[in-house]
Amino acid sequence: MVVQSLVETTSAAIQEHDAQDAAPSPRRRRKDARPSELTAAALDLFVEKGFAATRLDDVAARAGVSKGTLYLYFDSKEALFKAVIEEGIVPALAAAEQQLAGYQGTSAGLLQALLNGWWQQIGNTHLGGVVKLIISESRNFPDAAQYYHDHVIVRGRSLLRAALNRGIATGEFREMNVESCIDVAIAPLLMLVIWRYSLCFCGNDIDPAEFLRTHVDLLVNGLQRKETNQ
Amino acid sequence: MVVQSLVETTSAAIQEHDAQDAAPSPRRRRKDARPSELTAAALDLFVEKGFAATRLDDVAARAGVSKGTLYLYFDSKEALFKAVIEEGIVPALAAAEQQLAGYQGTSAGLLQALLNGWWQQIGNTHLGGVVKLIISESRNFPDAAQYYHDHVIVRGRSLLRAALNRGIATGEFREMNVESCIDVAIAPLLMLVIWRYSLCFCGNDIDPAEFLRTHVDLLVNGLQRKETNQ
DNA sequence: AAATTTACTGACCAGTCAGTCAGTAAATTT
DNA sequence: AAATTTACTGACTGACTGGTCAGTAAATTT
Repeated sequence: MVVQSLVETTSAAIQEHDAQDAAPSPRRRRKDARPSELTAAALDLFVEKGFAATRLDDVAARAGVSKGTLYLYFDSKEALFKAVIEEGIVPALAAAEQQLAGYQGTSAGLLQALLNGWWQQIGNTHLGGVVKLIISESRNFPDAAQYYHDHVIVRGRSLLRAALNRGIATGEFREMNVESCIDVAIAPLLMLVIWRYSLCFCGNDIDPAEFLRTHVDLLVNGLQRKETNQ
Repeated sequence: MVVQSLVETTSAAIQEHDAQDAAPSPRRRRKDARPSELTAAALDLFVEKGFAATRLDDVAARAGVSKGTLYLYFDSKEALFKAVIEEGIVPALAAAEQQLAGYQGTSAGLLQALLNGWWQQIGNTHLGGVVKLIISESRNFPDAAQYYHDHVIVRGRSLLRAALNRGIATGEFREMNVESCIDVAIAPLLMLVIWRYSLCFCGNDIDPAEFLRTHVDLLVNGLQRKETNQ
């Protein structure tokens, strides 16, 4: 495995960005920057066209190198795919971990902070593409899907579970099936991301901010105790 | 274009179902049944592997014919794809149309009936695969995605819009951004279907019935008026 | 039962693309 | 400045697959 410490090298070495210059650019030599440039290009194309329909020539061209160079850094197309997923997961985890740290306030506010934070730091960034990619290719790459599931989804569910149990313990929320609530709370976020990379291009424009506000509003109101129960 | 009136011929002629018989079955001649058999096989494989990764030889084999036969009924791989989508949409529309017809009762009940009905008649059937397929391939087939969007999604949103406006008009629901509510209400259903065809195979088992119950419960409670407003 | 039509087959072709590697040029060392 | 190392290139190949079509056999007509 050639890939390591991809994320750090990204911002360190972006100087020239003449990938698709017509002029035969003087052959650049930037070993450290290549992997992240290649995975970034690959993510874009994988999300847009899917894994099978993406040509490695196109990935290399978008990264401004030849296909041969791609094979200096990744053993195979599949290895490139897994690197894309892995690189997309690490920042997601980092973002998630620092969310719940010592939050003070209502559980409703905590819930809102978690959902908004996820959107700001993952859903609304280019990391969101990873979600669609995993969904689309999970059957072709069950181990990558499993990896994503175990590391991202399970952990994200834990965060929400904590917030929900906290609210129920304090009496702020009514008793509910917590596990189902977790899934119901996450689903609109995932759907919003998926939407942005699929049907969004059919002219339907969902306003993410308004969508999120409505979702959190409905969710919190739905969870809170009230006199007229059902 | 060879494809026409696929849906009608479907139920008309399903008699023998020996697609993957080991014995060299005596060459069958069933012109009318072929198209739907082929689209059914194609749907399965497209959903599982994606369009590009699906071999037409495999589609034909699953339908119990040779690849040459496939080309007697469909002009190209892309034509097959579009037939799959089209055949998946028609029943969805039929199911949707007969939902709202003269419903009596609370708007909450109507909402619940709409969501449950969609799940029963579309999400929980093999038609659900079409949703994942559209999502995954929308960028590769923008016109098919547009078609699906215009005919299925827009119409589905109209049904929900009517239910929500009805509830607001009667005072049962509070004032809200109706358009966002529609999307938030649909998202978990779509996500549930997508889940069943993707990450579901990672060992995570969502109970659809419980998920739906929780979603409807939260949604209705979130929509209803209450004293302690926010 | 001979002739014709119809549904179907599977070997084949042509284009595509993942993966290879001998060669090139920039950088570094001597 | 010569020698060596390193990053990179792009032409090539072999396998694969969408699409074709001459041929076959069941059904139908004569």
